[in-house]
Amino acid sequence: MADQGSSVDRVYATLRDMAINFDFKPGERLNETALTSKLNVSRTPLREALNRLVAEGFLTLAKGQGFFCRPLSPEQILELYQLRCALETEALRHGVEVATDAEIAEFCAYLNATETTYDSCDDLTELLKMDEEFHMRLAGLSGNNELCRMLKNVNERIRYVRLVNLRQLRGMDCTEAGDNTFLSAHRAIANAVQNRDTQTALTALRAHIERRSEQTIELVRLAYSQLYVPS
Amino acid sequence: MADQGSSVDRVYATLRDMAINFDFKPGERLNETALTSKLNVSRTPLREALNRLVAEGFLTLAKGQGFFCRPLSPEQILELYQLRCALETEALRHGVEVATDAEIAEFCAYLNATETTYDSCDDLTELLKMDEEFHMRLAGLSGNNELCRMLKNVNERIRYVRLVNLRQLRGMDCTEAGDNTFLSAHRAIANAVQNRDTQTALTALRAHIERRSEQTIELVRLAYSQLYVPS
DNA sequence: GTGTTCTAAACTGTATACAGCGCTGTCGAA
DNA sequence: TTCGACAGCGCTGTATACAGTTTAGAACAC
Repeated sequence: MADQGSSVDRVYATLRDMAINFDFKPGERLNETALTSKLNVSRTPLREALNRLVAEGFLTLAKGQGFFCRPLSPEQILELYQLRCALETEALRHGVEVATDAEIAEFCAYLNATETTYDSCDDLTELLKMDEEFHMRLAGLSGNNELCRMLKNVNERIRYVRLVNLRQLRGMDCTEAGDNTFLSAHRAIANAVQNRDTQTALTALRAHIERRSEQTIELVRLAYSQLYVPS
Repeated sequence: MADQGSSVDRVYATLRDMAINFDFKPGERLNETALTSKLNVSRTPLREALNRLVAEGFLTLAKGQGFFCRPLSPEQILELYQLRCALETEALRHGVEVATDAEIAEFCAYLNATETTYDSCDDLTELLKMDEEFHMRLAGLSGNNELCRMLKNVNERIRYVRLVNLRQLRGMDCTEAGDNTFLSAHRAIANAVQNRDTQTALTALRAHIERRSEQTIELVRLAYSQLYVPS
C-alpha cells in the first residue's frame, strides 16, 4: 500500500472506494475541479480514472454535464443479485468438476479458520469482508478468472446495500436470521462441494443468495435513510 | 450514426470495433501518437477511450509501457464461454418466469422472421449478428439490464473466435454440423420458453453453448492462423 | 561474430491552457 | 406577481506542452 504507483491508479482506487461506500450520493454530480484539489492531481489522470469507473458501472457520464454517481434503485440491486447468482452458481458447477481435493481442502480450511469469528465479530464491515472472501474463494475453485473478475465487481456494487442489511439484522439482534445462518449456510455449501455433490451445493448456494434478494425494496429504502444521516 | 457526439465517443466506438476484430493483434502494443493521427484527435480523448476499453477487458495497461491488445488464449476464450453460459442460463430462468406472453410471442416472431435467412445467408458476419441478436433477445426477456450489458460485452470479446468457427463450418460444407443445427437449436429453445418449460429450455441452451466451447483449443489455433494472413 | 554498454530518440504519464457549452441568477416586462 | 430573456460565471471537453522513463540502435570490447 506504500506506493500505489502512478497517479491514475491511486486516484482510481480512492474514487472506487468512495463510489462503493456511496460517499457520492446516488445521482450526485461530481465536480472535477473539487476532486482535483481533494486528491492533489490534475484533471487528466482524474478523468482517466473516472472513465474507467464508468465502464465498470460505478458512475455514469452525461455528455456536456460530466460524471454522476450511479443511481441506487431496488430494480438495479435486484438485477445485481441475480447477476451474482448467475456467476456464483456457474463457478460452483465448474469448481466441483475441476478443483483438486487439495484445493477444496484449503477452501474448507479457510472456512474453519474463520468460523469462530463469525458471531464474535463486532465490526460488520469485517464480517462482510469475510463473507465476500468466502464466496470469492468458492468461485475461485472454478479457475475462471473472468468470472471472478466480474463477481468482484458485482460484489463491490452491492456492498453498501449488503452492509445496510447486516446492520439491520444486527439491530434486530435476531440470531436465527443473523450471523449464524450465514455460517451454517456456508458450511452446508462447503460440505456439498467437498462431497462433489453439485446439485445439493447449487441448491444451497442459490437459496443462500436469493434469500437476501427478496427484501430488496425495503433494503434500498433503508439504505437511503442511512445515506443522508451525518456520520 | 450521423453524429457520434463527442470525440471520445467516436474514438471509443472505433477502437472497440478494432479491438473486437483483432485489428490489433493479440499482445500488440498500441502506439498512441500513431492512433491520434489516424483518428484525428489529440491524446487526451484517445487515452480516455483507451481507459474505458481496459476496464471492459478489450485492452490491458502496463505501467510505463502503455496499452496493449488483450491476449488471445484458449483458456481465456473458454472462460468467456463459461461466462456466457452463466449469464444466458440465469437470464433464461428469470425470463421464463417474468416475461409476458406478448413478449415471448414477439421473441418467437423474430425467430420466425429471420428463419429463412439462416441457411441462405452468405455473409457469415451477418449470420453471426443474427445469432447474437437471438441470444440477446432471449436474455432480454429477463428484463435484467445489467445481465444484458455484461452478455453484450462477453459476446463482443468472443466474436472473432466465433466468426472463425463459422468460417470453418462453412468451409467443411457439412450442413449437419452447420447452420441448420443453429436454427433447430434456437427453435428448440424458443419452443421450451413458450411452453414455460424451464428445465428443457435450460438443458437445450446449455448444450447449444457448450457445444461450441469444446473445440476451443483448435479454434484459437485456427484464429491465430487467420489473424496474420493479409486480407 | 557475438555480447555489452552507452547514447539518443521515442513514447508514456501528467500538468496546464483554452474554447465552447450549460447553468444560474438577476433584471425587466406583461 | 410571474414569466421570460440576457448576462455572467463555472464547468466540461479537448489540445498542447513538458518531464521522466523506456526502448532501440550503434559503437566497442571480447
